[in-house]
This record gives sequence, C-alpha cells and structure tokens, in this order.
Amino acid sequence: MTEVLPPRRKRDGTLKTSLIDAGVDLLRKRGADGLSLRECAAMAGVSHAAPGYHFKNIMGLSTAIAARGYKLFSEAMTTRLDNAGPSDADRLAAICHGYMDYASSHPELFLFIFSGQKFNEADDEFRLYSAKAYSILRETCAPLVPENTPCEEIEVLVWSLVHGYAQLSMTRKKDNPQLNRTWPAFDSLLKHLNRALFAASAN
Amino acid sequence: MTEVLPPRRKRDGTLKTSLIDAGVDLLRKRGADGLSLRECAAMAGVSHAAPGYHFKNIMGLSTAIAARGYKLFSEAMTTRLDNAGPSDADRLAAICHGYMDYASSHPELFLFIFSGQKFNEADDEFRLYSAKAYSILRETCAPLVPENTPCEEIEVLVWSLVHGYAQLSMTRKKDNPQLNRTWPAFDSLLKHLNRALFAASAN
DNA sequence: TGTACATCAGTGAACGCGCGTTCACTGATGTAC
DNA sequence: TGTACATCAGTGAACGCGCGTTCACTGATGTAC
Repeated sequence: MTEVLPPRRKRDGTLKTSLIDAGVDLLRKRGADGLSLRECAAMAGVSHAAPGYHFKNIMGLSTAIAARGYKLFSEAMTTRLDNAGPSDADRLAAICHGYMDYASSHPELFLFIFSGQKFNEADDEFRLYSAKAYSILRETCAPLVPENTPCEEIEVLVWSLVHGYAQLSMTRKKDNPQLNRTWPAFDSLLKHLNRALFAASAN
Repeated sequence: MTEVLPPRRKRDGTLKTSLIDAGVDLLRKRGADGLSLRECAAMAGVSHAAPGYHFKNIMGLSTAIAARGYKLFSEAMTTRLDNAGPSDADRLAAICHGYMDYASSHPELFLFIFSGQKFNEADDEFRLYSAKAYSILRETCAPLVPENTPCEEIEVLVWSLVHGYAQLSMTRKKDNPQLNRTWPAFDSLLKHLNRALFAASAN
C-alpha cells in the first residue's frame, strides 16, 4: 500500500547542464516547435518549475541551447584543425570538414542556431561561443586572402559554400528524392573552391 | 443598443488564398512558432473552424504555405532569367540574383521552407513547385558542366554557394555585428565562382 | 421564370491539452561561531 | 564537534492562455426541371 514516489533527483549541481542536454534531445526528437521548459524538466527528473530557477524564461533556455550549439560547432572545427596538415589548403579543408562533422552529428543544433529564431544576444556564453566560431574561420582564411581583396570576401565565400552544402544536405530529401543517389561529396565541391582560391597552383 | 457584429466575409471563392496570405504574414511577424490555424482564420475574417474545411489540419496549411514559398522562389529566378543576357555566365548570374531577390523579399518563406520542418510531401502543389525550383537550377547549370564531371557536382556547387550566402546574410546580425559594415556583396563571391567554372576565360 | 432540392462553405460551442509563469513553501546544504 | 541560522535549489498547486480538432448546425449558392 505504500506509494511509489518518483525517485527524487539528487542535488549535485548538474541540473542546469542536464536541462540543456534534455533540450538538445527534445530538439532532435521533435524539432524546434517541441521545445518546452516543462518537457525538459520532466526529462531531467525535476518539477516543471525547476527550470525557472536556472533560466529566467523560455528564451533563457533557448539561448543556453544555442550557446551549446556554437560551442560544439567550434570544437568540431578545432578538432579537425588539430589533426590537419600544415598547408593553407589543408587547414581550409579541415574547417570545412569540421563544419560537416558538426552538421551531420548535430543536425538539430545546426538547424536551431540558423533557424532565424531570436536568442538573448546579451548572454555572455552565447556571445563567447558564437564569436569563437567566426574567429576560427577568419584565422584559417587569413592566409588565403589575395592582395587588394577584403578578407570578408574570402571568409564569406568559404562560409557560404560550406554552410549551403551542409544545409542542403539536410533538406534535400524532401526537395528532390532522386538526388539522394547522386548527391556529391563535399570534397568534390572543395576541389572547385581550391581552383578559385589557388588559381596559380596545379590541382 | 444594437450590437455591432463583425462584418461577415463575403463568400467569393478566395478564402483559401486569403488564409495562405495570412499564414505568410504571420510567419513574417512572429516566426514559425507563431503560425496557427486560429490566427490565420481571424486575419482572414472567418471563424476559427473555417480553415479546417480547406486544409485537413495544421500540416495542410504549412504545406500550402511552403508550396507558395517554392512558387515565389521559382518565379524570382524565372524573372531574372527572362531579362538576362544570352551567355552561360549571364544566366548563371541571373538565377543567383533571383535567389537573392527571393531571400531578401521573402525571408520568412525562405527560412520556412529550409527550416527542416516536416511538410506533406504527397501534396501535389508542393511537389510541383519544389521540383520546379530545382529544374531551373539544373537547366541553367547544364551548359557549365565540364566533360567527365557529374552535373550534380556543379549544381550543388552553385546551389550551396548562393544558398549559404542568402542564409548567412539573414542570420549574420546576431552572430557578428561587426560584419554588418563590411558584408560583401554577392557579386564579389560570384567573381570567384566564375573563376572556378570558366577557368580558361579571362575575368 | 419559378420552385424544389442538394450541396457547399462556413459557424459557434465544446472538448481536452500542454504551455509559461508566479508564488508561498520546504527541505537540504553551507557557514559562523 | 555542535548548534543556530541563512541561503540555496527545487516543489507543487494554481492561474489564464491559445491551440487543434470535432460536430451538429445553418444559410447561401447552384442545379434540375
């Protein structure tokens, strides 16, 4: 006759992280519409009001999830760079591959941070990690910038190509099923990018 | 003392279109989260149950809006193509500019169709217009494909670059405010793309 | 042209649901002495 | 080591809200004769 109470979560300082984990999970399972404070709380094993203590409101949670997204994004590129060859082309390929790694291992976060959804741009973590991602790109592109060319031109060229490829890889299924069999690998696009950037060298 | 009733909408066969118009409006004003059958009904001046008659459910409305998005997308490219010069490079530039026209005049639809959200892929209009957009790309790219190269490689190269640029143009503000002053025009990226595609010609 | 009838297009009430947020509260943890 | 107290971290009930969907209905429109 004794009631079985749900196991109460031990207080160990990890709840905030667990709530973000739960949010990422929800995003993956149900898309951006399915994200809610109450569901995250349930997944983390706490009452529905607990998230209010760690995040001021729903935007606080969204922003924390986006910050996590940017953090993983930067880490994916850094990991590839750490294992890259020394040439400029090697390093360029490395950040592109890191970008693709991220998009394919965390499609839900990739879509979320580029969804156009509003985040709290005053949040410190959010600012830190979103700036980090861009600075990795900037530093890797710097040696590739020709004389008399603004560096943004090369950065945005590279960023656009890799970003567009990643996004289209994710949404192509519904657009045009026949493409699934013949979808080119990113390296084949990279070959063309190299031709544009390293016009003098043989390829 | 006579009550002022809301003006009842005249029955003229345009409600379905008006509901889609309202949906696009909502998307622009409140983002993808703000879309709802009830709000569209209110904006179109009918009862909240009226949309149920024209769209089976909320996905029916989403899909109709996405179909509208693809239709406008194709039209933007076609308009530019109709006014383009005859060379392959002119036509390539034309679809790129059409793509950018679309993204800047209908950012809400652009983000919506590429949001990763699920649509009813069995819907005839949806299939028609989403296939149309890709076939315009394919036809324009066909003359640019080198010997021994799969055409998808060039299509995806072009598509990725222009898509990534459009998307990043929309979300850059929150990522890196300093970029706002130095954001390169698409034509400067197109110059590099031309160098990769028309390697033999002077540029 | 008039009339009877069928179908179409939309109504309005009702349903249950999950949500964000607030608030008084409580029990666990940390700290000062 | 013990005790008193403050603060922290989370609880659970309550609130009002907007939502999608269903359903019996009605009034307008179209059609056959």
